[in-house]
Amino acid sequence: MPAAKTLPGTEGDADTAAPAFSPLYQQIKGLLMRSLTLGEWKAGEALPAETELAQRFKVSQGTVRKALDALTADGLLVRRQGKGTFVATHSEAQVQYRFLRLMPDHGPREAMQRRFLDFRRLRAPADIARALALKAGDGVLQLRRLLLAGDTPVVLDDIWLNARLFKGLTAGRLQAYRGPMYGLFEAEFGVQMIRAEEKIRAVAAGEAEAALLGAAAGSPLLLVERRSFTYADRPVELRRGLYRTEAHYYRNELS
Amino acid sequence: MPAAKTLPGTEGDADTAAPAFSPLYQQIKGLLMRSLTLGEWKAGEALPAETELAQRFKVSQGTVRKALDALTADGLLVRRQGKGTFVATHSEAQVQYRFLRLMPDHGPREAMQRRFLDFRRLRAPADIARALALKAGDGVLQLRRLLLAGDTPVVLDDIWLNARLFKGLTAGRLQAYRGPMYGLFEAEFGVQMIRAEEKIRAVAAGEAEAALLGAAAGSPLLLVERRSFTYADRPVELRRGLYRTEAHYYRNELS
DNA sequence: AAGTGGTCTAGACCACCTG
DNA sequence: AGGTGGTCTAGACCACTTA
Repeated sequence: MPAAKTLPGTEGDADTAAPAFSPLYQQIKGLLMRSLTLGEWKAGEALPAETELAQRFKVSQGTVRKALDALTADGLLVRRQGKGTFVATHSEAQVQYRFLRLMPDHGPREAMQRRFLDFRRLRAPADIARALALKAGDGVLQLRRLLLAGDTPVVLDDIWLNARLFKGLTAGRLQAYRGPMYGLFEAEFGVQMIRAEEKIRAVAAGEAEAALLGAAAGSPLLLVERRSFTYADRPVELRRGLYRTEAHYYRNELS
Repeated sequence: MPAAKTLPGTEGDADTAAPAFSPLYQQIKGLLMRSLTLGEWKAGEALPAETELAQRFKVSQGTVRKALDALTADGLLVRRQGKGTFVATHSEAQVQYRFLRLMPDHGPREAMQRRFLDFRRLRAPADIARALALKAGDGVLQLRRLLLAGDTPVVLDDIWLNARLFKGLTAGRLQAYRGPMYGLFEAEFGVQMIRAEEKIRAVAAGEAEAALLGAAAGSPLLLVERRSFTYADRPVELRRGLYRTEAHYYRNELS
């Protein structure tokens, strides 16, 4: 009966050339996404039960379920039978460190130690600004840190953050926080990293980087440039990591 | 009514500690997978319609659908509204070169030229044998090739294949084939690459490799070691690729 | 017009978790 | 016992493709 059913508040999506047809569950998905964006449910919190959402949106439970399943497949939600549906989080995630692909050659993934080297606020250079969709000169936070496996440095990260979203972030706060950095961003600033793009290259270590990593100048390093996005595909973090890969590798799965 | 319904021929999966409970659509998925493994439907071919499969397995169409959707999510099938459900293929894929993550810094992905440098049959060294789940000394095919963007070499691949699965493969056959190598494997040998694991490192170019790639000895290269699997998670190919990343990068998405 | 996959519904029941 | 998500069914209808 609800053939061409359309939810109120979803018709004005005249983005680019009418999509011709949008199934109900897609519209529900959009509404749920909007609620997530607006912070109605925060990282780690539970959503209302399926039946409740079905009432709220005036559709059948099956349709809500399909929307929730889609968001789960996108990595935005986590479903736990018997308990509920939860907003995905980088803390206490089933797999800690969702975005870290570095693996040791031997043995299981070890927890690496962090050491913060630098933290400052500055005006974004052109390339950083472009990557973060800012205007050149907008404020960014820049930080540099080392990840160590045992006593040997493995990763040197330079990180740039949109300063407007992380007001009040300090070196001390970073130092003190236990758990993934993205967990802190969720908990303290309400900024959730949803997805990221990485560009990977091989480069020769410069003098300064080599010294910090305890490697020879000119030795080959993996350069991993990551751009991370929150809701609505808004870029909020740029990261340039230099990885030593003598005893570790970057893992990837293709399918 | 079919509460504890179990399909015939699926109960004997006493792999490791009974999984306690297996939903019907999982069992259907398993049966479909077996048919794929046995070659009942080959790469690019259409499966029977949902209604037909439902009859065949004596379950509802919705259950078959769920199994098909799962296999689609795994990348084994491709569904096309109005046309049918097809076995995924590396040829004529919606995205050509499913497994190639190399992108040029500027402009769209260009088709790269292939140049075969070497082709031989040999007994597997210990490390190759282990990676391909063979006994040391079993036959493997080894081949070396270059990928070029325009006139400049970008990738040097060393590839090892389980020789038993590729009887009759020759250098000439490789040279002549248009389209992705994995397409040839499907069409000529019935071997489908389903998924792959990659380990990525940065290394310094050796003399020989540097010469072939037109790079300086000692310059940093991306080392991409790939193990590809067919059905039943059987490893059939090992590949060591050296990538020049001055004008290209390895792309990855995290979520 | 006929066939395919895609959507939506409604209801029954199962498995898992928590009090 | 009562909540949650997960499975399975049956049927109606829609959208896309081909002939």
